[in-house]
Amino acid sequence: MSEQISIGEAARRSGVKVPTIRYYEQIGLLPAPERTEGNRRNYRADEVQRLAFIRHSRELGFGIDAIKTLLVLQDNPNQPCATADHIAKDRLRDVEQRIRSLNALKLELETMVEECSHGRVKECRVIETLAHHDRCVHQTH
Amino acid sequence: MSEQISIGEAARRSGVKVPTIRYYEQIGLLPAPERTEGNRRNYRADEVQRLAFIRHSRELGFGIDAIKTLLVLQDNPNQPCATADHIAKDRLRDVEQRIRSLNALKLELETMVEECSHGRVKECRVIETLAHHDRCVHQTH
DNA sequence: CTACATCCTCTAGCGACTAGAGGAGCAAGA
DNA sequence: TCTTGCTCCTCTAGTCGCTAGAGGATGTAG
Repeated sequence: MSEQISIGEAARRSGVKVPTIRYYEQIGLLPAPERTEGNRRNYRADEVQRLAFIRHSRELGFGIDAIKTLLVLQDNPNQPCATADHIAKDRLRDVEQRIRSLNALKLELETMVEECSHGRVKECRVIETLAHHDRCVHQTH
Repeated sequence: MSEQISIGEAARRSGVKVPTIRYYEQIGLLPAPERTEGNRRNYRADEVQRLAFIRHSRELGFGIDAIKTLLVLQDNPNQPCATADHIAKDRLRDVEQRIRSLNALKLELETMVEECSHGRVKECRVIETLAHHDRCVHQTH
């Protein structure tokens, strides 16, 4: 007899919220666990591990589809890991792109905020800049 | 008589897509324009300007509610601009936070990808790292 | 006159959850 | 034994900011 792990306990251990766990089950990301006599979900330790894997992957920004693929790979340890590598590299490129674009936004917002003279809206640099894109620091966007 | 600006033309000039313009009208972000005899939307130049303002604001990541407030401010030039300043500063803080967290992700992903020996899944650092959060470079997340 | 582009309204879908209704089960204390 | 209160169940609908598609009307160029 192995330990009884309720959905609440699984949530605590994995860091995934209770409704989110049920949602993952619903979309087929997590297999439906056994139920107790009272119809409650009863998880095994390896299912909680799987949840932790999912959570970490989500934190790193992987989409549900990518995670499905990664989970299949995890279940097939003798496969070459090229696919996993590819998914991670795609994600890395994506993150780098986001950082670049957020840095551009940051610069723009900083300029807006710095040049605001805290007077009336009609002289406000914030509103002014939003209205006239061509006066941006960088026209990259 | 001023120029006739169709929704398609407004889209071209503002850089906002046609269905998105209709959506903005529906949610009350953009006032409903006049119609031609054939029931087509007919925009004025200042409405197209407003669209450009909205677009730029969205590009900078402001939410619809924030943009509504900013538009009200733009329409009231004698108000103090403290609110606009506040909204922009909030957004700046948000962007800075995102950049920080994306940089952490980037580091983690880089480590995963670099340490992958391109062998089998069972020795793959990518899968390994996802499964065991505690082996992360930074436990910040 | 005939294509074809553009426009109209309406509904539904996306991703990844989150919130809430309405009810059942279960453990612990009085 | 009863009651309190927590956790659990299912189900539906909402979030944000669009985007896609159906099915039809109108406008324009050759």
